Amino acid sequence: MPSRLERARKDPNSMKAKILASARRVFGEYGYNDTTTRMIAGDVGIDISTLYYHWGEKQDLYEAVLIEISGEIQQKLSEVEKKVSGQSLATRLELAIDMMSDYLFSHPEVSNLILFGYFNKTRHGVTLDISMSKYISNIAFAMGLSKTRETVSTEAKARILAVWNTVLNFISGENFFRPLLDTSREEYIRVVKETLKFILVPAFTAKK
Amino acid sequence: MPSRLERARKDPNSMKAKILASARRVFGEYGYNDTTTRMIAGDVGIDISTLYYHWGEKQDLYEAVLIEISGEIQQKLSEVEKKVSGQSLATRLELAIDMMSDYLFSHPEVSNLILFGYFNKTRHGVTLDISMSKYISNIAFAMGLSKTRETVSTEAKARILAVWNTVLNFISGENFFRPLLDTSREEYIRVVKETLKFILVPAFTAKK
DNA sequence: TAATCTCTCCATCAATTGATGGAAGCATTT
DNA sequence: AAATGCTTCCATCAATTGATGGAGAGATTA
Repeated sequence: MPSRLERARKDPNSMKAKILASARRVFGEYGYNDTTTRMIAGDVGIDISTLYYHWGEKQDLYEAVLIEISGEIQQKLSEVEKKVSGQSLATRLELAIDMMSDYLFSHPEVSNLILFGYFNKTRHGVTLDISMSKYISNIAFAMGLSKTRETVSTEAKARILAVWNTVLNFISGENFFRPLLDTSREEYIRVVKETLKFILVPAFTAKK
Repeated sequence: MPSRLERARKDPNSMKAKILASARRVFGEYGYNDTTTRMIAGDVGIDISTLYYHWGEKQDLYEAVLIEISGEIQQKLSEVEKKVSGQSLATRLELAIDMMSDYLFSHPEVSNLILFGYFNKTRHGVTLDISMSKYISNIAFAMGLSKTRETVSTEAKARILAVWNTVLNFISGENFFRPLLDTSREEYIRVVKETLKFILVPAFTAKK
């Protein structure tokens, strides 16, 4: 029989987990500085003291959110890697774009939080080292842009970054871009994927 | 002889202009919510009352900054348009990338402020409608992706957006990406330009 | 010189916000 | 039943922050 403490760690219905889920949503929408602990507590339906009881400082809660999504991304990437292996380069690219787009479109807060991490030179030193470096290299390798995971060239890394960022932008900027393109949500998703493929596939598959 | 009031409007040494310049720098670094009027006043070296005397609400000052950079961008784009006309598509793309990259790299706060505008779903309703729509269409036309300025397809707009965002990301994310790529600043600028060209030129010039 | 105007700063306010102490409720253990 | 431990909320604090009133300095005008 699990002890209380045990349960608090894993049960998604535990208060601690509920708070984390709300925090993820609210931080993902407003960013660190424009999110108050009262907003999160209000979202859960509890007093802020309860929040502090479970998580301590605001920063700790934020970091927990970042760690959670970091794990999710890594997992998603290895799923992609598994799925694309053995395919042609063009197919690998297309599959990767589809899978990552689907994942991010259904978890827009992930995209937001990563972008906040890039740019928000916050005065409070909460940043995520999503250990990008490693999985940029992994992607480059999986896409066949490098012979090994360790010897990825600067250029290849930059190209992966460019693509990765483009996806994130389209997701996080949907509210801004969609009216501009004057499309429905479904159409938007389709256009985004198509645009990514349009730009990428020729670049990476062109004979030079 | 210009009256005091006259001078206040144009003279870049006027207090009002100095405040605007500092505001641009500080807002560009920390974003709206994480910038305090005291930070800006401190940067100028004045009391906050003086700031309020010249600009009124914080939002008004922020909007003034956005309007200023919006004008700059539009001007820069028309410079680009003038320069590229008559060139081949590949050359047009390369010139545009070089010119816009140079401009944004030397004014990184511009890039930051635009990105803040996209994503920061701030609780205070200060947003910029840099009237993107219009100049996205202008770029598409200048790049030869559309016969007229009025009939730019959704796909073409999306492609322009993708490129535009990629540039902004590389500029605003420099502190994050450069260590990742392990390059000097100069090298970084070179890699960014090269990456943009690498991705774009084949995509837009490929025969389908 | 006196009156007016422009600009600047000091002092202060009210609201927000991160954080904590302590009391009360409730279940579990002894 | 009593004691213990865990969880929650109310009340409150100190710091930060956007904003303002008013006094004074200096220049300009009458």
